[in-house]
Amino acid sequence: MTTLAEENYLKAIYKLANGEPVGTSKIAEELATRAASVTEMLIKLSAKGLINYKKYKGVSLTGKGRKLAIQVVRKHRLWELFLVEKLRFGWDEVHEVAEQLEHIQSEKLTERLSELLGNPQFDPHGEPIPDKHGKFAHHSVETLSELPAKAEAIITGVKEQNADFLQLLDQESMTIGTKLRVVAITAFDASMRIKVGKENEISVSSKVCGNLYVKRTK
Amino acid sequence: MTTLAEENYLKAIYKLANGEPVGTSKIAEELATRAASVTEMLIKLSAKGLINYKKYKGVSLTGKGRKLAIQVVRKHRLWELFLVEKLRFGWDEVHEVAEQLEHIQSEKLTERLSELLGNPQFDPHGEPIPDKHGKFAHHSVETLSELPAKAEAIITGVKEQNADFLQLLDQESMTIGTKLRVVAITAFDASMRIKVGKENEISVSSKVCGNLYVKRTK
DNA sequence: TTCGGTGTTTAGGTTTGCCTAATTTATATT
DNA sequence: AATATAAATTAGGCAAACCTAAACACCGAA
Repeated sequence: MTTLAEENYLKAIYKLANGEPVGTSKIAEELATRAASVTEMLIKLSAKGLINYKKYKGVSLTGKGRKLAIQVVRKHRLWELFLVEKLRFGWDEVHEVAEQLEHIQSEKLTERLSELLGNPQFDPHGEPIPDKHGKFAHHSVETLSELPAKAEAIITGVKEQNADFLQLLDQESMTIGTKLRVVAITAFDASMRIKVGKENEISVSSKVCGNLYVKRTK
Repeated sequence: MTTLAEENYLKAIYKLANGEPVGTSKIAEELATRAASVTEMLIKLSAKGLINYKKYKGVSLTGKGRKLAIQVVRKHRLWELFLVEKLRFGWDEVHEVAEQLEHIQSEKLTERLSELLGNPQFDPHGEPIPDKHGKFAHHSVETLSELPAKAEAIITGVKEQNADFLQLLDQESMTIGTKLRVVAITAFDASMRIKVGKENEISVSSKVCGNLYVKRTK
């Protein structure tokens, strides 16, 4: 059972996550609320096992929390598409109504809505709509290998769902949505030095680079 | 601005209204809450001009309150129909989702939804869907004149929207949805003695009877 | 006309989610 | 290493809706 407020916090954290823990005041800004209110809610979400929270250290979603956040995103984007496709809304007037509709609790409704729309993979703004299991269609088929030095990008997915690989990503705090920057490319073995989030600079092998789908942002 | 809780109270009062003021504990029962909570809310709704409330005397909706309640009913029934017609829900599994959807605030959404469904006049349960101005389609074309003695019925509408006539109805606390019972028919002038609500027994002329649409309940 | 019972209201608490102000912690700079 | 500043947390409150228990009002019957 999650309340409307909780869902909005999860969604905000999900949106702001980029490999590093998200700070309290970023969340406050995103939700147009105050830091003190956020701290309070973080404690509650943490107790429910939806986020990892350490005082003064920011938060990240747990698997459970991320799953929930993604379902809210799924509903939001499905409703946006519904409004545009079936009710002739302009894609600019769709957001605030979808903000309300995304909190309707009925799995059946969500799945049938998706079906009505032809199980779409992208919403009217071109954002991917996660499927019922939380899987995203890839925005692009560009892999990290193809980026030049200094490029910035967001991880949009992985090519092969190998368990060891996923574990490695987890270890490096690289998940879908993580922002990164190519610092340098090593000519010798085609490995890359990349900056994940603000501070962490790491080396990744060419094999890893070729297996990571990204969407360039710069 | 009405909150979700307020809307539910208005809807309950609307549903329970039958010409007489509605009692606190009836509302409590309808909303699965306690009488004390109801009293509190009644004071608030009264301050907002949505109900007429006198301590210990029960409540009735004001014009403003009724309009609001009817819009909630409209949305509820439109969503029910949508779920059944467009998403293949069974009409028995529709109610609780519609309870959530009915509170979505967007006039545009409501009107477009109605349009998508072909501006329907009845929901899947056969209940009439009020139009955007709050007007109900008549369930039947039977008028009060046609009922035999002892029949019970609900007022579903009026034939001619004459101002004097409507004022008369108002005076007698007869509105759409009011339950009544035919006590006796006067052979001489075809006027009727009817019981409105629990106690009020009144006489109505044949002209009035012929102008009132009703739906028999017994 | 008083009395009792039913229904209603008042009084006083709880929870959720928000707030401001004061304090504490982490960090960046000298 | 000491300190200033920015960010986060704690403390103490508020409003909306709910609750229980106690007090009160209305109405029918004795």
